[in-house]
Amino acid sequence: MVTQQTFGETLRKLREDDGMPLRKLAALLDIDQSTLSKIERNERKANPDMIDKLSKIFKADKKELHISFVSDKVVYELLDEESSVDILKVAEEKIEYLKSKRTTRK
Amino acid sequence: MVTQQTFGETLRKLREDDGMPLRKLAALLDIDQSTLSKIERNERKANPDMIDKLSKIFKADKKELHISFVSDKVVYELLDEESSVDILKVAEEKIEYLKSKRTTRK
DNA sequence: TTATATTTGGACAATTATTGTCAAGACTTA
DNA sequence: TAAGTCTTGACAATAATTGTCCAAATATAA
Repeated sequence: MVTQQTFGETLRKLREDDGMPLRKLAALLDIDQSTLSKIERNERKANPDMIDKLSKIFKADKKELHISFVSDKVVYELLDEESSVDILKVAEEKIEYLKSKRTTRK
Repeated sequence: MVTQQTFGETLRKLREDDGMPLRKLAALLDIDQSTLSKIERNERKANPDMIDKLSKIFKADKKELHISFVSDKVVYELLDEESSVDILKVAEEKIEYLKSKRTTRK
């Protein structure tokens, strides 16, 4: 298991391993190159529909990319928190609670 | 350990156990009563500076309220996700990674 | 060095989301 | 009815996000 990277770092690695210039990937994704540059450096959030395109371009696992993408959003909420581990634990319990509520709805 | 509630549900319980009308709590918190009503029913997000006031009004633990508040935001991101547990796990690893990066900065 | 390619920074308008506020409706209890 | 409580929907004001452009910075090659 590798040390976890942000979505942007993962993206940059995929691109650089492929030797593809940022400008070209931006064109393939149909976004501005400066936007892509910012996404790779975690200055902006990616758009979820990039994931499909990326998995096709780099033959990367879609689900992994998705998890990386969503977890980034969670991280963003917690980075300045002290008790991030506690928060994650409580969040997990709440999700259980809310999902069970859904299925047992009248 | 009780089943986890949302921040709004916790808030409503605190208020009702105290027998305080919504209108009055809204006044104490200096927000509109309709806003408070929506917060208690998870229709709107609470404002973080409510936490301080709430802990004073109801003599509730500030840290617990804070954790409940922030975890709600995390839950909100994940409620429609299939692999929420995986995402939380990855998020936790990323936070570790990013925090260690911070401390080892040149 | 110069020339060329690549990446980054900052500013901007357009769009979208959030917030605070209000008034009316619904519900309950007396 | 009347009074108290809570909820609903609408709205404007504000804030956040997004997409875009272009110039500045950086890197690469000749």
